[in-house]
Amino acid sequence: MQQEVEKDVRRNKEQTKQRFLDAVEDILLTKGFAALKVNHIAKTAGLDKKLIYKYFGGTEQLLDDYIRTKDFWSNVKGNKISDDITDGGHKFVEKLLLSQYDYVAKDKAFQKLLLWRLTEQRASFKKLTDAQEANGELLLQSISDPYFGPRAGQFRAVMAVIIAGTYYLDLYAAVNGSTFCGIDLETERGRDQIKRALSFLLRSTYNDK
Amino acid sequence: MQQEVEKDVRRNKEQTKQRFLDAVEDILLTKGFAALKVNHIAKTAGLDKKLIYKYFGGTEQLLDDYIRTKDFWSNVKGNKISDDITDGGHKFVEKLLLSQYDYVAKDKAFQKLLLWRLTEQRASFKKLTDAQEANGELLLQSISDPYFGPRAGQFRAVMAVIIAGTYYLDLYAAVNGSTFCGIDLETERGRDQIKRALSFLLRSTYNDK
DNA sequence: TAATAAAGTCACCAATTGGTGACCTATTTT
DNA sequence: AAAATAGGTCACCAATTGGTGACTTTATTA
Repeated sequence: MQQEVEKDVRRNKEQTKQRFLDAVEDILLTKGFAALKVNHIAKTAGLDKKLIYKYFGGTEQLLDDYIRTKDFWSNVKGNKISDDITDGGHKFVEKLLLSQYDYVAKDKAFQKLLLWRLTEQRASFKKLTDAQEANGELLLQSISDPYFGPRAGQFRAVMAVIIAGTYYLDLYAAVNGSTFCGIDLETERGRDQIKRALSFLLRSTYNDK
Repeated sequence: MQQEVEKDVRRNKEQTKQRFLDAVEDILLTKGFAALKVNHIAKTAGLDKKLIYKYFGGTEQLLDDYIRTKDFWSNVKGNKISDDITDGGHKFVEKLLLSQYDYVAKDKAFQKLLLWRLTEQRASFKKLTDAQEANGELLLQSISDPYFGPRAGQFRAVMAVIIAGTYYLDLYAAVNGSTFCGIDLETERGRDQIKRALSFLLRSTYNDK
């Protein structure tokens, strides 16, 4: 018969693996990805490093595992495609854009991951990126492509610039002295200015159709 | 009397310092800033690490020195403000934007520095950033602010998004699998699409005045 | 309950890291 | 030429890194 209840918490493989994954995030947030070394991770997790080799195969695989388990796009998926997309998804995309700008500002782990991805080459990053692209492709194909028709390519390029802009501004705001083009990205006022700019740029693009 | 000619090349403080600075750039380009350790730098320079302590005070100061000596904004300064700015600097800013997009794509060291600045907190980065901001402030105040008047703030926000966008896209393009919003940022075609988007967004902003 | 496998610990290794004192060698000054 | 200064090398140190073999402890199963 099954004995699912209350095993010794200290002798549980899955739980131990999770403690390593938690330690990775902890270090990532507090020390940055440069500090993600076996000894440090093991010490942070309060466990023996040997287990990292046993369970994951090594630090690299542990990190890959961490990256893989992070589904940062669940929040985007949560934004169901509005019923009313007669406007070519204008309102929907705007909402998505602004909420994404705020979301990235709050989620420090996501910021670190964005940065990390730009810094190192890693197979698991490619997977993450591909998943993101597939996700975006779905949106573009179902919403904007039909609306913009032959100008769909131009719309995509505009979206690329704008989304890239929000990413960079969020990353930039997280470091000290975060004034960009004279706008203080850490204040509510500054962020509002950026949001209005995002809305304006999107509106211009839709109006230009 | 002065003896300026042909001293022993191997006994020249300034030249030796330069060799360390060169080594830093070399490593930055080939291995990334994570590999910037004393032993490695000394080995790359073909010199004794002791000299790093002697001449710079340590690795940190050497890196700060490297960052300080890099005036990546000379190229921007090179673009003299056009005589004809009756258009509020529209053409001038567009030219600047597009050339900056191409410049960053080519200058790997600048890319690394941009990334590095987002990753670590370092006094010399703040200096660099402040210098950039001061530079941009000059442009904005002399060109766009008078033209846009009360809407100058909105113009700044738009510029922030667009410039940040070009930075991020250039950084993103430098890693593998560089498709963003379905646009391949490594191809001439993809980059042209982005450039057209940049021009379009800027034009929209100027038209909206 | 005895055997077996899995969970977890400890001690140790080699390589690399940052850092320095003692030394040698070339150049300048007197 | 002798002394002083500055450029440069070498050997060594302690701390940290990645990695593993031998061991103990707990859980599972026959």
